Amino acid sequence: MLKLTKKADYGLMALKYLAEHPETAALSAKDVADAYGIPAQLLAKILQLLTKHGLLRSHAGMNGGYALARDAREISAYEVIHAIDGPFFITSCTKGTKSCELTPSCTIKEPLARVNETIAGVLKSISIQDLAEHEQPTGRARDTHGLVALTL
Amino acid sequence: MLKLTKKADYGLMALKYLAEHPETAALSAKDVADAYGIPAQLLAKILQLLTKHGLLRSHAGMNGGYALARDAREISAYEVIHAIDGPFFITSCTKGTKSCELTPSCTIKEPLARVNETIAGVLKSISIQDLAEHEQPTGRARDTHGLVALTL
DNA sequence: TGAAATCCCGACATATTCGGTCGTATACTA
DNA sequence: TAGTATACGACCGAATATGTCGGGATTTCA
Repeated sequence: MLKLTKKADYGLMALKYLAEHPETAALSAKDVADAYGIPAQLLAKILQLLTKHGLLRSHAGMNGGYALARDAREISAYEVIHAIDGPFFITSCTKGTKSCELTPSCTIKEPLARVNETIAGVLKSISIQDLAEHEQPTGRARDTHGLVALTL
Repeated sequence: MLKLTKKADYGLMALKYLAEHPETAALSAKDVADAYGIPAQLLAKILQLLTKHGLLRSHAGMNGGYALARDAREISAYEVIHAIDGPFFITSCTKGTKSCELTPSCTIKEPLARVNETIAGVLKSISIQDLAEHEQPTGRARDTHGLVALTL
């Protein structure tokens, strides 16, 4: 439980791949799909979603494809997951503004909402660039990234 | 996405309910189910799971039922979720020790493993007692709980 | 201008998981 | 031994996730 969908995984992998190939103007969905052995048509739909949410720029025609819409440092894992899987909530009840539909007594909700925020915060602190960098775990210092703290 | 199953929710609610009724020796699955309007047989199975994992003590027969096996402060939300839904992983690939079955290139895994640890840490820092206390949001100071920090 | 490459998008099919029920066996109490 | 309760496996329907198909639109290039 509490796991990312494969679609979100695929999306993150694809963005990472694009971030690792900044020299090429654009890569087609098929290029990326082949690189990772994931279903091309499925990945295509995912990339379309990411495009619609402004994370990618697309270009049809020969030598077309997808490219990052922003610098890899400016795209967070959170945005990707959110674009693909929609808003997530830890509790099954936190739907919209109205209280839990189960019973008025689902008081579990409030404390877990903080967990939710924490997870979102962590995810927001991770950029596509971070994912791409971790590829080659050189000895370079790595303590300059995000710090997330939370008080319960 | 990334949400708890209803079973886990039910389990947390049930433990919270037990924590709120320390005076009674034991409460039956039906008692708890009725209190929240949860399907009794389903909750029964959940409580059985929690018992098997040592979070509850059960007692058959009249006036039997379930009681917390430990102090509510000593039972974390993490344990409950883990007992009910099994080990969770953010990435769909992090299965066991072997690398991602998809491709050798699922390098997304490593950075997200840290996210996973963070979430687990947050969940471990929340006790059933915390859930029960949040019930009555009195003016009492609440900054004495957990603090979770993570460097990516 | 036409063919090839590519994105776009909705519908459909399949697979897996989740939520819930049923039936029966077992344990304890009075 | 009657009644209350847990224990547990089998099953089922519904929801969700994953993957496929097919037709259409856009761009490039010869």
